[in-house]
Amino acid sequence: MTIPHSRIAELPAHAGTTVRVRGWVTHLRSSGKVAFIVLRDGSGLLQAVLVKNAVAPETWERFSQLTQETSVEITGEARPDARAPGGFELGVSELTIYGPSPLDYPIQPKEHGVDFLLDNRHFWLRSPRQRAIARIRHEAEQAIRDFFYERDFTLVDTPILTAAIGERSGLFSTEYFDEGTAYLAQTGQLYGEAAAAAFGKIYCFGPTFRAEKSKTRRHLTEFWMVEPEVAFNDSDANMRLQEEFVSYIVARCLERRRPELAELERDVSKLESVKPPFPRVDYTDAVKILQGKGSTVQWGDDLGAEDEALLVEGYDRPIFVFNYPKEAKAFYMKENPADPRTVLCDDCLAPEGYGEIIGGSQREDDHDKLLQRIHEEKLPVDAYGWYLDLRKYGTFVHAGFGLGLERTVGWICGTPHIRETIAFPRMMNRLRP
RNA sequence: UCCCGAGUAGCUCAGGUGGUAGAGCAGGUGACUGUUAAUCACCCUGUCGGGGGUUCGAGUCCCUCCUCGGGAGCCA
Repeated sequence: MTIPHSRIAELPAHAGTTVRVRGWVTHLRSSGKVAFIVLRDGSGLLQAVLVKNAVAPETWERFSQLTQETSVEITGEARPDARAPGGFELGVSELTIYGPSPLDYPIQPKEHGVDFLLDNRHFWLRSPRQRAIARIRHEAEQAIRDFFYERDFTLVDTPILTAAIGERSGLFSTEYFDEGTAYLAQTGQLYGEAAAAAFGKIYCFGPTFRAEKSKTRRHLTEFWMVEPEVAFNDSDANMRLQEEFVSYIVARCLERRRPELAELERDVSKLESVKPPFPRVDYTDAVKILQGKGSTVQWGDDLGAEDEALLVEGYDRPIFVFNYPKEAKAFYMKENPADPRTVLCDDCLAPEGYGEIIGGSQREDDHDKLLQRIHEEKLPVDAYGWYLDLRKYGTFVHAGFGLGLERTVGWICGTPHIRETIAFPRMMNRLRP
């Protein structure tokens, strides 16, 4: 008779029977004639118990060869036991070593510094906390796709290699055959606008690159951004979509990732209040509020991280700050007809100091005004020919936004730095592992 | 690029006013039939980030460089 394999999470269904479990040793304890192996297989943790008198001598001997992270197959009886963590354990009858692991495995079950852990990111991913964050990220990504799928948005994958186009901040460049210099995309938005005229409602979701020399807990050089673009949405409809979207992602994580949030010791009451509508603060009012709180911000300035934190203070959900001064924002944003010094845009600021998770705007749909802005920003006009064409052939009111996945996941998880929210973070000084 | 802070054992850190470095964990040996980051006994562990200077003597004081962290700017 073949002994069935089981994932640790599925073991209770096999109670009272003999199964085989494969995984990695995370912890070893021994009391002379009783020994314990804590095993990880990705689905959970399992305590396996080895009793000297109950197994073959060579099996007992094999236990002493085990080290942390040895990969093994353990055969034994699955059974409930009140003394085991999680209330379930495996009574070992056979032990097979697949791959030994030398004693210098760097990550120990204790405190380490972040720099050391990032150097060992390929191993750090195996730790419970990192697995919890990765699963919440996975849930958020799935929620993002489901949200748009349910609302009949079409997913359009935009190029990563582009000619000079997009925003002004730092670009990664590379030589591109006879076409000159190619740049890694900072946004898919401009392509999204083209696609919106074809499909009405679209989104793109992929990696984005910024060569900024940013050294903060909120920045990566490579991050994932989801960018919907909706034909005939104005700025107000855009904000309504954003608050529904953010609330949907958070609700999904609360619904399906409670154990992971508990592993992270996240205060979920801070997430349960995240529901539409989100408070909205006009930029001009925000400046007055901030000045009242002692900030030195002047009308016309972009808001700094400190200002953002001050504004969000006291709110139990994200807020919108809308209609910033033109000078502080990108060339493609639509001028505000009610106050031409400003543009129709919004930033969505997460609570608890996590800052801007979304930047959105209604796009300039007037050909001549857009052209003028391109000139004012001294951008290469010929590179924007196709983009201007969108305003020439059937222009349309449209709006969209970009949500930073890592910042959003960092907020949901309550991590101190967004670098933990991506498997292999890319930062100024970190290209490996 | 600028402003703060840090760099001491494999890891996390402690080392008043200068006198040639120490603790926990990890590792080794042994004990223990129910451990939960097991416990107990004994043992091992160092280019004190690099370079220069002051001094009889520098982990400690001075200069300089490097690396890392946080923040600013920029943004998701």
